[in-house]
Amino acid sequence: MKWSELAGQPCPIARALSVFGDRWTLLVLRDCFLGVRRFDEFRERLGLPRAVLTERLRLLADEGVLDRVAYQQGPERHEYRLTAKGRDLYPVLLAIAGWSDRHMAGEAGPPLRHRHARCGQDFHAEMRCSECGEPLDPREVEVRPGAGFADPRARRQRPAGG
Amino acid sequence: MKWSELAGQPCPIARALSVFGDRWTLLVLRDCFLGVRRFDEFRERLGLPRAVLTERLRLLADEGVLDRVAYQQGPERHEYRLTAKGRDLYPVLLAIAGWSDRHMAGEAGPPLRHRHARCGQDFHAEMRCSECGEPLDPREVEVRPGAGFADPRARRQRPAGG
DNA sequence: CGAAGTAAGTTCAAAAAATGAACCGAGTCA
DNA sequence: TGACTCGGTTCATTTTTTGAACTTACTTCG
Repeated sequence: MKWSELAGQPCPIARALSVFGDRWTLLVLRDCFLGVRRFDEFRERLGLPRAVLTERLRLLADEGVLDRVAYQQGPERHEYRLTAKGRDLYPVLLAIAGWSDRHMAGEAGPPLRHRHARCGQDFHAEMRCSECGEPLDPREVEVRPGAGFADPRARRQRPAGG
Repeated sequence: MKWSELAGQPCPIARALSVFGDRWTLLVLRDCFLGVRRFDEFRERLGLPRAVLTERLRLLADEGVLDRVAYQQGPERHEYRLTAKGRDLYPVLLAIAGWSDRHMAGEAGPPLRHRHARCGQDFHAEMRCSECGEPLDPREVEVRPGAGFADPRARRQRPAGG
């Protein structure tokens, strides 16, 4: 399967990975949630090549995950801010962090603590069924084709090179 | 930053991405949750090169996400099954699917429906605070260094080429 | 004034990774 | 015997990533 075909697959995970399923994008988004907005700050924190960062930021902006907004004229410069669509990726990052804290931490425990300002506690994220509120077990989930399974409009392909 | 350094970063997301932060691994894991266990079935469903699949399955087994178990002697052949660690990745996939259904579906709606056998409803996954049960807003989360922040044992590097 | 610095890129050669096709090995099936 | 199966390996080609140098339009320092 070519990477450019991913976006057109009738699988939500494949579609999502066409946006952030590479080696850098989720780290870029992590930094977005930590307040990073500018090109060079991403670059310094992540240590990725400029050309790669340029391309990833462009893709995220094209996909509506980040907003590219000018913050000065003269030499026009832009910063990158999470859109609502981008902010909705927070559960993805929390789910990843939760798994990692549970399974990849060393002897001393997880490297970071997450504190929920609303309740004041250190927490981890819990995934629950939107309908009954119970935790979700993979063996209790059935997957079936939905309304958009064969939607030709969704089967668009990203322009070559994107 | 080199890819091999990711696993040693004091960030749970970076560590997790050292395991599945590439173009194929989450799709392999998706198929695992759909019951796929054998090399050729992964290969046919995903259409990825054999060498890449070989390497990814080996990494997932090395990391304890999949179990490589012989299912026949003669020519010894193995299948790959999710371990408990692997099953714990379900929230990650559900979070991704939930985001995608919300933001990447076409006019006709999401391509797949997820039904929770326990309650009988079509659902989406919800991420909540483990302590107070409220939905999590990124602006209400504070991140601070934790016990394992400087843990040298966790800062191991993956052997070169692995 | 000129020199150095800054931020956000672009360009380009070299290295690494992915791709796709062919091949392999131990056994089964007809 | 010859074709087929499954789970790989090998290898030449293509694509992607990397890292370093360069660019552009300013601003600040001396």
